[in-house]
Amino acid sequence: MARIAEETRFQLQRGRMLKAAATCFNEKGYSGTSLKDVADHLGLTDAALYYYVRNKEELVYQCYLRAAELGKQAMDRARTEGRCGFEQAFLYVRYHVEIMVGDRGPVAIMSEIPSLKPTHRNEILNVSRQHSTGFEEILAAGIQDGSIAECDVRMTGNAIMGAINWIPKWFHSDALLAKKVVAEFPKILTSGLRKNES
Amino acid sequence: MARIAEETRFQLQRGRMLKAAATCFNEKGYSGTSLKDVADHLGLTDAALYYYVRNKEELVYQCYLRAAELGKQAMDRARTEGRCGFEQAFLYVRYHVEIMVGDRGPVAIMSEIPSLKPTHRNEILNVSRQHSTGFEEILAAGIQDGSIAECDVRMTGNAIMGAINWIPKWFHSDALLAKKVVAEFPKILTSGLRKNES
DNA sequence: CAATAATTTTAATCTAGATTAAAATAATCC
DNA sequence: GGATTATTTTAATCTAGATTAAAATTATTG
Repeated sequence: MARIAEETRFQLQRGRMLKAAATCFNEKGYSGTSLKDVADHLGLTDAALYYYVRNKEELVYQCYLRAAELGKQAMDRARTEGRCGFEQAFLYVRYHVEIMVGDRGPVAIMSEIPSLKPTHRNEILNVSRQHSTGFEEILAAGIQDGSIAECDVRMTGNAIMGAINWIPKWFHSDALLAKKVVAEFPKILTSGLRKNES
Repeated sequence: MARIAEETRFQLQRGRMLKAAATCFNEKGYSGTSLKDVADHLGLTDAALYYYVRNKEELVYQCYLRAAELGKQAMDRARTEGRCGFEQAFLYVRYHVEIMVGDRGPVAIMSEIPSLKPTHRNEILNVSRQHSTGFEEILAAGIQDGSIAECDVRMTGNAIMGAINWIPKWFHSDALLAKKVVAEFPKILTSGLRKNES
C-alpha cells in the first residue's frame, strides 16, 4: 500500500493546509477565520480538515509549531555560518526574515497561544523561550568576542525579535516588497549592535 | 441630574472596562476572552457591559481606538519637544514605550482588526496609517537635518514600530521590568539611526 | 478486477458564549 | 422621602461555526 507515497500525499496536503491556515489567521484574524475559510483555500469542505487535524485548536497548534520550526532553522543556520557574534545575529535576522516573506511562509503570528490547551501551550511556550534564549546567547557571544557592543541582551533580543515577529502584520505576499525587506531589515536591526569605534 | 458628575462616573467605568478588556485580550487572546472574563475583572456581570458598549465588536474597536490615541499622544509630544529628527524619534519611542508598560496601559495588541466591521476597521486602519506616516516623517526630517543617517524610512519605521507593538506579548505588569524597558528600548531602537561620524 | 484503505462529502448535531428584554437595585435630585 | 434616572442583574434566547457519524468517492494494491 505504498506507505511512502501515501504519507507523502498526506503530508503534502497537510502542509498546504497549514500554509492556508497561516494565511487566513494572519489576514483575517483568528476569530475571523472559520474552518470553512481555510478549507475554501484548498478546494475542500470544512469537514475534510478533520482528517488532518483533531480540531481547530490543533490546527492553530500545528501552525505555531511550524512557525517555531522555521525560526529554529534560521537560527541554526546562522549559528553554523556566522564567524562571530555579530555575524550570527545578522545572519539570523536575514534568514528568519527571508522565511517570513518568502515562499516557505507565511508564518502564523502567535496571537492565540493562551487559548491552546495546556500541553500544547506549554510546548509552544518552551520552544519560544528556547528560541529567545538562543538569540540572547548569540548576542552574549558577540559581546565576548568583541563584535557587539555592551548591551542588555534580554531587552535587545526582545526588540529585534519583536520587529521580526510583527512583519506578518504589514507584509502580505509581494515579491518586490519582499526583496526590500530582506535587503533592509538585517541592516536596520543590527546596525545598533556594532561596536562603536569611537 | 448632575450631568457632569454622571458622565464622569460613566466614563470612569467605561475606562476601567477598556483597560480590563485590553488586559484580557493581551493575556488570554481574543478567542480566549469572553465578555464574562472582562466583567469578572470589574466585579460585574457580562450583561452589564452592554450598558457601555453595543457588542463585543465595539469593545474591541474601543480598545484599539484607545491604543491609537495613546500612540498619537506619544508622537505629538515627541514632535513638540524634540529639537531635531533624531531627538524626536528617540522621544517618541521613549514616550510610547512608557505608555505601554506604565499605568496608563495596558494597550491592546491589534490582532483582530480584520474582524471589525468595515466602518470601524477602516477607521482603525486609517489612524494606524497616519501614525506610521507620522513616524516616517520624523525619520525623513532627521535625515534632512543631518541627525539621522540615510535609510529606508518605510522599513526602518516598520522595524521600530514592530518592536514597540510587540511589547505586550512578553511584558506583563511588572514595575521593575517596566523601568528597564523604558531605560533600554529607546537606546536600542534608535542607536542604529545615528549618523556615523566615520 | 475485486478488495482494501485513504480521502472527502453530506447532513445532522451540539455548544459556548454573545445578545436581549424585563425586572431589580442603586444613585441622585428636588 | 418620593420621584426620576442610571446602573446592574436575572433569566431566557439565539446563533455562528465547530464537531461528528455515516455514506460516498477516489486511490492503491495484489
